[in-house]
Amino acid sequence: MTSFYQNFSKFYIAVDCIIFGFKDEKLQLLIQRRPYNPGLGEMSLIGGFLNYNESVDEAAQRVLRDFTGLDHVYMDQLGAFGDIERDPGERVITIGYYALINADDFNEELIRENDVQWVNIDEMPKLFSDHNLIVHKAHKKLRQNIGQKPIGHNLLPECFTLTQLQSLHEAVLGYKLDKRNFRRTMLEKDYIVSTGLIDKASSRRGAQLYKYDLHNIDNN
Amino acid sequence: MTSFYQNFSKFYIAVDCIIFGFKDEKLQLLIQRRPYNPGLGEMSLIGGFLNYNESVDEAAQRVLRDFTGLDHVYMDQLGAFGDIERDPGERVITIGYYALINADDFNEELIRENDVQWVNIDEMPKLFSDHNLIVHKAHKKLRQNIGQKPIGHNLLPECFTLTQLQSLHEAVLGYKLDKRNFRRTMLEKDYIVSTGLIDKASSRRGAQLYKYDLHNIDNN
DNA sequence: TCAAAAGTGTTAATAGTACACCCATGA
DNA sequence: TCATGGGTGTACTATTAACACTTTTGA
Repeated sequence: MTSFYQNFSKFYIAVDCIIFGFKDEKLQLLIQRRPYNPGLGEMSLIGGFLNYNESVDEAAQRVLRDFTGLDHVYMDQLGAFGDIERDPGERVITIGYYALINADDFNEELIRENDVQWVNIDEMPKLFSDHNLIVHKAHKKLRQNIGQKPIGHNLLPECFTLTQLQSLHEAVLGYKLDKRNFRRTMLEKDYIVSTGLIDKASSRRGAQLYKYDLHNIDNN
Repeated sequence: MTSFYQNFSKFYIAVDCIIFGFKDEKLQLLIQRRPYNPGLGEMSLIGGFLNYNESVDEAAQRVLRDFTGLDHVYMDQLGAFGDIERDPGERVITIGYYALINADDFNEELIRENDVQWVNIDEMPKLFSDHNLIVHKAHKKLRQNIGQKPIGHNLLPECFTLTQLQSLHEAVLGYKLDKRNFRRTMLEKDYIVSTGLIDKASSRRGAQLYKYDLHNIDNN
């Protein structure tokens, strides 16, 4: 291998995933009990180190896959976190990615194997290193995006009622929304379409089921 | 030194700065002719490698300082770029930062020493590696922010007329704005305040000079 | 028959957009 | 005196926010 840059330092690069789920009407975050030092036994984000044969985006997908069994989930990069002392072991630069998944899809075996758990976003414990900061940044970005983009897609089952969608938005935002305004606004989005089906499980009367249609989304 | 992570790979980390200036009524970008291989002689962003004794944010400040002589300039992180083949030499993960500076503050000697130059954002040449992509992302973020945040601050002299401010916004956005609406909107911002001074240089009649007041900005 | 969730419109306030003329001055 | 850039207001449109009652049905 050529070595153009041999006078410069090299660094460990980690990828940390801020994995949100929606469960019990609350926004939840997936966290792990660290299985190695430094910080053995502390709670932390789900993460891993970058390997030579993968891009940073691919590493994020791999970490998500290893911990949840899920693949091809939309992940958005949060940015790099590079303070000198952020990792108590060695100098590590981490790149954060947030992902939204359906908490029900989660493989129960993997939960036990990897010592991970869901926590309510409002009851976050102290996490390893600067992970609390990273979570706050991700949550902020999520709040900014949820009204604009079809990012609820991965958090809900395929078909959902408008009431479910509203309670998701309320859980993300942390405050209540007006039912009539919410419904009108959502039905104007062309990425939310009726299925014609009726859900009889959640109410006596029954509610229309909707789904996301991501056919013609412009990703800007 | 302890070595908790010795099984993992280490990587070069670069910092690339997307340095915008405002000159000749146009938005300009500072680019450099690469003084080393790979890509010797190609045009590229201003950049450098991360050192062990500095945070990533500090590295960005250092790079800006080395090339422009400026310090304590607000820089916003764009994110990490980590494709495997992005650098033709070796595997390098770069972290982009954009900065806005007053092109007049720029030290002319440093321009010659470092082989850097301003280019009009609309006349961007092909740059080294994925730098064109990085520039587009920065420009997009700049366009999104200029209406909301006081980011014109560093691009203009301390005192400026509303006409100057408008032409800056127009240069960033790439289209013309309505003079009356623009003035009304800007004067409603509490970060733009009148100085009471009159500029007689740019017109016969003279124009009010304004300045940014960044006292009570909430940085969210 | 009643509890529980679904569903439904109107009005007011605010923000954004379009548009054209007079003013002050130095050369 | 006139060319140049500075400065000003109003009407229209679109978006957002506030607000309360009726419907359906299974237990």
